[in-house]
Amino acid sequence: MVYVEPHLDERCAACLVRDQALCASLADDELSALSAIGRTRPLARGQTLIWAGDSSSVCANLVSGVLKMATATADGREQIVGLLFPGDFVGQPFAEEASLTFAALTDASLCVYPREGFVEVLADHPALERLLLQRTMAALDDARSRMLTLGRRSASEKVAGFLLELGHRLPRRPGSGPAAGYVFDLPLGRAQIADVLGLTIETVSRQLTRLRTSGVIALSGRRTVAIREPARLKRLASTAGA
Amino acid sequence: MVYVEPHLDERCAACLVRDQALCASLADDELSALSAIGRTRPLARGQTLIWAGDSSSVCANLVSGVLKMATATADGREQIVGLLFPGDFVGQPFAEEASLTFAALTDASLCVYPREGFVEVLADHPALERLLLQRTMAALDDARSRMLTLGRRSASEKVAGFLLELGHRLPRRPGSGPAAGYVFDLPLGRAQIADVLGLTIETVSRQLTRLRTSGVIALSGRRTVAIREPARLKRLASTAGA
DNA sequence: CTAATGATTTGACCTAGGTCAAATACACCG
DNA sequence: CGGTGTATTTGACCTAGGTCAAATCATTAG
Repeated sequence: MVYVEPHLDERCAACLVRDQALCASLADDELSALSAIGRTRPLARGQTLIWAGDSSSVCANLVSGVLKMATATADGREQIVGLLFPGDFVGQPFAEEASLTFAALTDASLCVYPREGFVEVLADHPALERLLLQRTMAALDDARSRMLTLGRRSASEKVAGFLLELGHRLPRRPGSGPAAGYVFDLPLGRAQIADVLGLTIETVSRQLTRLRTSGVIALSGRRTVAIREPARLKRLASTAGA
Repeated sequence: MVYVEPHLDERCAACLVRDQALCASLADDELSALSAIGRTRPLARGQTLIWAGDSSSVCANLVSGVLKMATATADGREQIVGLLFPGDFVGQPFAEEASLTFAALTDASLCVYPREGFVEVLADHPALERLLLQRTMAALDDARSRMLTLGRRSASEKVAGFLLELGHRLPRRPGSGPAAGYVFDLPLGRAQIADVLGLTIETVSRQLTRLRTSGVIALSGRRTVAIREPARLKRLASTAGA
């Protein structure tokens, strides 16, 4: 007598985000509906998955890496409206035409679905739709708290808050801990941090040096940050006065 | 032989937004599930339906009037993160604790549901859930384009764009037309416009006088606006220079 | 290890928009 | 219709953060 595993696509079985991504809402044997229409795809740092203005594009689950979502004004001023981390859902399933550009900030890998197909699978799997709804509501909360930051916080509050947020979401470097500080690598350059926060490169740079000089953080190389005094950083993130 | 109408709650039958609100996704005979748990409720200008921090609150459909959604920093700086018009969905069905304050900018009336009950009805009515998902995605798009405005546009672009948007969403005054301009009443005071746009009262006021002086708009009373030159206003809304 | 190249930092300066403080202007009330 | 209280406008001034330009610095290719 042979034991037969429920069919589970091998990619999915090995998937790093099997239970963080939307897929977490599907039992092993339901997963085939999704995996049947999806294919994995690497995306190198700097590459764009979806361009704003593209018609009928794709959706995806982000498996590894970091993506940005961005819009721009007619004359080219850019605003990054969100960052995406492993397990996050990528794309605008109900938009005929994408309003955002999705691009990789680090080398990334995705599980990509054709938009229409994805919407159909959604209709057949209430649990999937429910989870997507919850994720979308959470994304909305995130967008709105970011609106508060953009509209009402000072440059130093913005930068401090941003570092704290990344510290939470990003994998910590080995050797990281309360003593040495929480150490991680920025997936964005100064220009991109500026585009997230509604500032200029120069202002971001000056704020970072101020934090370094005052001992709240340490910087090494272009991209490595250590949060030395989380408590002080937290205070700076929500204090109007400098 | 007597013809029996499918049961349709009398409130719903007379509802002004029966087919703009979420309810549009439900057939007359499904509507009872929702109307059974809902009750209509007036909300006077200035009153608050939900306070940020409230636990387990309510959801609603907005039947008439205009609401604001707002957050604030710890020290009291406020950001209005969205306006709600008749037919819009109100509340945060999946949040244990509200992160936003919902308050009436004009006298309003709502169709209010207990949060948990609403979530259950949602689970039983796929069409309802689908429509809510689409609305939520649309709200997310809106929030993100507002982020572009907050982060990257100048005061004059912000004000011009805001007037155009209200001109689209608000009922036009009688006598309104291409000739006299599109006339409507602002549901917000200067302070609230400032809180939407991430500006100060004074800057909003100065921008409005500038628009009036240059003949693009006309103002009468505190709250009535006439858009005299829509084309020029549109240009101002997307031009970096002045 | 060194040069080449783009990213970042730093400095000097400027301006959009904020702040503070009076005037006005509405709207509502008696 | 005049008085009162709040919302708005206007003015004078100031500053956070933008701009422009010039060093540095980190990285990668050789």
